[in-house]
Amino acid sequence: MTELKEDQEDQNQQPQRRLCDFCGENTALLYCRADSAKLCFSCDREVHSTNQLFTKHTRWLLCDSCDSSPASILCCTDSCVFCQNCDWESHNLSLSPAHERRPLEGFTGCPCVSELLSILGFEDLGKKALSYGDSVTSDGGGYGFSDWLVWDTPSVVSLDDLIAPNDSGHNFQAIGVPPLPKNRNAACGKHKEEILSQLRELSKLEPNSSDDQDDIVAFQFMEPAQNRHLGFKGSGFMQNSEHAVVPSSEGSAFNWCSDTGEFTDQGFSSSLADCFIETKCLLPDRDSDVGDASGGANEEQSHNPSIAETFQMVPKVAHRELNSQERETAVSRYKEKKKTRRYEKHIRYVSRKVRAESRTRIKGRFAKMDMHQ
DNA sequence: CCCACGCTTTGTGGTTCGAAATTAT
DNA sequence: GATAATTTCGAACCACAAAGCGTGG
Repeated sequence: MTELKEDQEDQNQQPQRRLCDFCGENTALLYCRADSAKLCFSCDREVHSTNQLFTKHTRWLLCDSCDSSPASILCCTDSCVFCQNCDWESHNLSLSPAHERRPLEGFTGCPCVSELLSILGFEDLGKKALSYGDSVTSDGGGYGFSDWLVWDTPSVVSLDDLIAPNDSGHNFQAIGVPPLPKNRNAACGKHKEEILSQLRELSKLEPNSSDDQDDIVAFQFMEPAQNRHLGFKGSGFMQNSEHAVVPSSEGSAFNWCSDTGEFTDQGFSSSLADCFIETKCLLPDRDSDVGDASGGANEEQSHNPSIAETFQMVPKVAHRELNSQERETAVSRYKEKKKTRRYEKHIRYVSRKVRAESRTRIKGRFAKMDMHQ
């Protein structure tokens, strides 16, 4: 808690270093390399929503150390984001080389508030924090931010769920993508409160323009009536199962970009996009599961060519940015899959089910048939 | 091409157990 | 913050009929 206060004091002591270049009033939290400008979230949206060209600008969080460069490294140990220079100084020249760090990516487009929350790695927190914004006091009272912060990047499983049969029992795993710890600090560095404050303000101005009403409702369900409507009981924060496994940024018109500005995949962080690409190389298209599974093996075989297609697609997609039409197509494909996805268990052979239910068991296991029967 | 045959593979559900996550102290 | 207790979750296990597949006539 003392660290938090120190951080806040630091922020209070040097607001002039982070003034938004556009409005000159708010604290700048983002950096746009294309514009060489420090921006607050509000101005960022204003500036980058004016035309399609500007939406391609990649923005990063501002470095917590120098306040003047785009942050590309998150130090989980310090809960700070650093530009490359500051990261080098902090972790290579100091006594803290063993700090747990990971790369940060920028984003493009004009993500809505919920998407920004997702980008910053605390979408659930954000929903909760914004919903109960008054409870999160700047002096550290009420809920502490460390309590809110939950790294909520969709798990590999959920992404896998988007692109591969989850009931196939496969043993494939994306190569080189270490599983993310469940609980992590959000990737927003020392200015979490200011970020949430600005996002809170932004959310007030934001119309419910998203076509994914579920996210909007989930995002705004601070009203008891909405809780009742959604069937939520109690006051705890919950998500329905759909949201628990699907990136909330789905269908959004923004891209994650690596530090080099390469396209990764819309709606997914680059690491997850890597996972997506690599997994797609190994797994048959999920369509084989979406359709009527009664086709059995023949149907699966009929979808196998998608693997070859994938091999052709990967290098092409990975190194260029999708145009808007391709993006829309990809989004619509994903949404269509989402609509037809079946979570319930599907029985392919009813006769086997009937037999299994009637079989004798010992501690749940199938037992040998009594030869005398 | 069709059919019969034999071998291999698949799928089915209730229970258990261990790992991970969460909660309590 | 550390540790213990509790809860949650998912994989593994089992036998065997049915499906899948190759082969020979």
